[in-house]
Amino acid sequence: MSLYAIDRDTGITLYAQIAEVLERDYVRQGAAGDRLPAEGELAARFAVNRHTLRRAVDELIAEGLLERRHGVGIFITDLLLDYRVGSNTRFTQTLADIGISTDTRVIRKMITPAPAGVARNLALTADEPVLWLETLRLADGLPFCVISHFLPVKPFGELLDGYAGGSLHDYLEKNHGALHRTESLVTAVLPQGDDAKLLGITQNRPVLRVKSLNVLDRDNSPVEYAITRFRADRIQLRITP
Amino acid sequence: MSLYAIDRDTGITLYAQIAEVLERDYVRQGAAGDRLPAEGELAARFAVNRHTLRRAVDELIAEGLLERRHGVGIFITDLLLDYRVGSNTRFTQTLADIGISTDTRVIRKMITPAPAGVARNLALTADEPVLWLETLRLADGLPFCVISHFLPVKPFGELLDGYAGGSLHDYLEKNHGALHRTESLVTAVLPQGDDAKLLGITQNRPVLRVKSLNVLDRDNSPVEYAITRFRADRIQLRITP
DNA sequence: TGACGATAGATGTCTAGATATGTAATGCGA
DNA sequence: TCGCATTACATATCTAGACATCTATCGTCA
Repeated sequence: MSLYAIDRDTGITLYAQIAEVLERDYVRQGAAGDRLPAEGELAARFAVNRHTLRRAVDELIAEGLLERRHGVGIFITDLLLDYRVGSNTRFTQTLADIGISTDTRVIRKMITPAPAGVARNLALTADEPVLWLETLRLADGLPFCVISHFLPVKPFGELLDGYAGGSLHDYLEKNHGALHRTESLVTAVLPQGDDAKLLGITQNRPVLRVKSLNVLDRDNSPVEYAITRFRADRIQLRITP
Repeated sequence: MSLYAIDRDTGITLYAQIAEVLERDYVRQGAAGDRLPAEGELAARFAVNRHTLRRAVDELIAEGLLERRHGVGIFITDLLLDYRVGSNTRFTQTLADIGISTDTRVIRKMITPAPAGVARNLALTADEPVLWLETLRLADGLPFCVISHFLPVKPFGELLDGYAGGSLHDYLEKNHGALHRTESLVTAVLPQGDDAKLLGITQNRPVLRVKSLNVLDRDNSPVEYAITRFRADRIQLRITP
């Protein structure tokens, strides 16, 4: 029944301050499914109008932390799904690649043991080293997609030094021959890891994830396994028969 | 400067109606970057409070159609980037087949004037009546996808009585000849309207939205324009070149 | 015991208006 | 002509209150 300290002179909006307190004192303390006090009561505790409190709750709903049930109350959502999505390899697949002509920023380049899914797709034995390339692509100067590229170290380790941006596929074709894509798997997920920040979207905006495998035309040997996360508000896959 | 007709007695919220009009009259008419009239002016045109108008704009911002710039105005966002995925009919048929071995529940069947986008795809004049069929498909007893089917009333009005579930495409092919799908547009969005409830997910879980057009094999006449919303955690589109 | 209407209490929508803050254009002075 | 303060106008936030609608529960009646 205590009155929370909301400072009206910090330059930070009331609803933002309230959202933070709600997250700290309710979402983090409570368990999934717990009900928050009624809007009216919370508004009284924070000494703000109910509209302002609702605006604060809107923020947390947008982040996926709370949900409203009309006539019932405000509840803490079940966040387990988020983590299951992130760690469940079955659902952590969708990758792909697009070779659009945009700016490319290399986020990370490293050699790492191949994760199981990567090894399977690249026809490697597990833990065989792969080149892991993380790139951010911009279209019209705006973030467009983040791509995790995995390439076998054996023929492509040179990329670690040679490649610095631009069209990765052009680079590969110039040095290794023509490529073709075998198959793409598409689904939609919420951004994981740093993807939201890199793409310039909030955690609750969906991304389109495409998993794809590129192989060499001449002998079908795997060249690149890629997981692409597109900003859903900037992508529309067009599929023509 | 005209006053838009917003019906306060339809049971549909004012902001939802206004959002629809804004999308139809501004977003679809205008170009990316265009500025909308000021909030105050729009509020006056719709004869609602500015807060209500802002709520309507919030909807379109959430859909990625508009964006606000503080102190400047409300603008139409850059259009979606189209990305062409090379593929053949395999995919579209797979897509069509998804859910075939599932239960179908008809949510709504009605005749309604064609919305602009539907009329364009079905090659009808605006507001020409179409059969609007809303179905929910279940896989293993669990909600899987929601489909909005739009069919020209002329040859397909019979469906209003004849169809009661099962494979809509089987029904159509039996009565009108073979179909094929022309093109599909895929993106990810947050669930709109009742979709979240129907699919059994929360409002912040993404859905995969596929817009597709089915035409008759014999003369390419449009048969069905469909917008499918898949539960993103239950779908994975497979695209083979 | 079961059905059902009444009701309390919760969220949802809308209005009205005050005030704060950001942006861009104007216009004046050096 | 350049620089900057002013100003007009746009969005952003917050308050206050009314009424609508949904849900769960309780009590009554058959």
